[in-house]
Amino acid sequence: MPRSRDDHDLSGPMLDEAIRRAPWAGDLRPEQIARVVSETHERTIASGSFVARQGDPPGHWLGVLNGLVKLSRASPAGRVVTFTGIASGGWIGESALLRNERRRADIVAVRTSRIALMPREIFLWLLEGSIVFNRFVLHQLNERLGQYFSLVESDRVQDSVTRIAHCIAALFDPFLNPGMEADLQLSQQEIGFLCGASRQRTNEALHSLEDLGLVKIGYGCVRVVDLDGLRGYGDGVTPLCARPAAGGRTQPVQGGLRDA
DNA sequence: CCATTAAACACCC
DNA sequence: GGGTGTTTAATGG
Repeated sequence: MPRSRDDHDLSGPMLDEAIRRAPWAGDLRPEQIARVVSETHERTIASGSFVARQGDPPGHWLGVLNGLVKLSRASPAGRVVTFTGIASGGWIGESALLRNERRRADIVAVRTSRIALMPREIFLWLLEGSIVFNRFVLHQLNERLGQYFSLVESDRVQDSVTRIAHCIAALFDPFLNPGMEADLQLSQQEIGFLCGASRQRTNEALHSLEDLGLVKIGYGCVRVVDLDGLRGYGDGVTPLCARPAAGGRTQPVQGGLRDA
């Protein structure tokens, strides 16, 4: 039985341990890790609160230590579009840092979340000096691009049940969201925002998927039972979000980081 | 017609 | 109070 959405714990890794074990930190020397750790701080963001807002100058690269956040935009008329969710272990916000422009979307905590904030200077310093870090950022951007291709495809040629199946499956990208839990702590309303579907359609689609044994509906959450089944759901088109489980590791390569 | 959705509603956690 | 499931009225192909 999926847990309700209120009783999750906020533990997760300590900030310094999360940085030490991050896949983008593979070629950093201990003193360089120490600088990243000392400059990066942590905040706990309450459910529904903003981690960053549209229009903010990009001050930090953001890591989800524990919890779940979403990238979304609200139109002046109040229409909400959610682009993606980022779970524990995921990092977000590099786009505004790389452009050095104001944020184009809100980053909102869907559940109370512990967020690591890496200052822009540290992000740029890592980008200047670390090959592994660059590989990580490239890979992450590429993964996101792949997700959006997949999204456009299912948006254009698939029915809503397939869209919702693939949207949910896309959240479980092992590179972008290594810590995504099978118990999705998302209301059907949120899933609707995420998939571009109405609440009714979302509800209906989730029940279809439950009848097929692919998910289990709980109260305020959905448990993913058969991830590959979700990825493969549909009319035979191989979804772009499908990938081998072992994929997505940043290769350790030679390359140093000069101290600033 | 048929499909879809926003809004409103009554439960129930 | 918020999430879910259902009905209803409006909309558009």
